[in-house]
Amino acid sequence: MRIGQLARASGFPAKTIRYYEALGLLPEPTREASGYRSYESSQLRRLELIRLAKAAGLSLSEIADILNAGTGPGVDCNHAVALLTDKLARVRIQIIELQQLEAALEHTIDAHRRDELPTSVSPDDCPVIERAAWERARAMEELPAR
Amino acid sequence: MRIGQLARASGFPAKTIRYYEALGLLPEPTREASGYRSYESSQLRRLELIRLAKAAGLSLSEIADILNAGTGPGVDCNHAVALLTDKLARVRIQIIELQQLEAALEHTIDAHRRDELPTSVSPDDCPVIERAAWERARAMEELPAR
DNA sequence: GCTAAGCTTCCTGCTGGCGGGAAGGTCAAC
DNA sequence: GTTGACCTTCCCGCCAGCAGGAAGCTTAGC
Repeated sequence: MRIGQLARASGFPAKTIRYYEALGLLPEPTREASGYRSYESSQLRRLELIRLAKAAGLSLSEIADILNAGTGPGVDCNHAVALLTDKLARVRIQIIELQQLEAALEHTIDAHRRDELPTSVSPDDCPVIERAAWERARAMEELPAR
Repeated sequence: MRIGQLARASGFPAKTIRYYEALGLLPEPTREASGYRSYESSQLRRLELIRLAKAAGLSLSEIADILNAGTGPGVDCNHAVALLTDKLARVRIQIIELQQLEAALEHTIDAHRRDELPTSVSPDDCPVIERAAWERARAMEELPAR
């Protein structure tokens, strides 16, 4: 099976398959005498697993980490769980940070709607931005996120 | 005032000041006969505003949008509010997406802890990843986020 | 034998926000 | 006049995830 066939069968463009190989997501295939890549049909399952992992929200480097973790040929599912646990923690931090930003933006926009903000005195002076920066700083000191 | 002085006074590295100029965040300064950039002290206020806007969670392109919006020399605060409102909407979408991912990861890890997941049958098969992808798809169809 | 499709490698670019460094001009002090 | 600090432009690299294209091979079909 050559790369074009694998591409059609998997749904990944041939360019992407070569890219994944370069990243270590796919093993280096054997080559025909011409130099063409020659794939086993098992690579189709591997590409499917990659598709699933992407759908699960994992980055390519995280997927590479999972695929290359075990000593044997298979995937170490316990390692996968550990990585997901780690990722969960990072996702939670990111959510908190975004919620802080959300609150700061809400408060700033509210303050502007209520005409609580002074008018700009000089050029390069914008009370809206000042307030937003202040709100965000306040949000961050309330909930340090780590 | 040359770029080094402005750098020390503002706290931004000279490289960053040149970069901001290239992005349109700072007006092109006049030049000395030697070609050296020559700044007015007013640029110090502009850099302070940029610092505040960054602290408020805005990207450089968003800041450029605000700074170059008005026709006059000053900043159009109403435009700034409009941009913040727009950003708030995007931040909320991002939060929802991350919360979906959070839920999917939680459910997957829980399922694994309760031994609800089958063992891997073949190499390149990982029930953990499969479950995570499935959980995420379910979360996304429940809350389309837009 | 010819053409078209398919394959190879390598380079470029995109977005964000710079940092490092090269190669060279300028300015201030001694 | 010479050192050293400062300035100039430009290019490379980093993180992710590819896409597009150039230049050149191989293969399949007629």
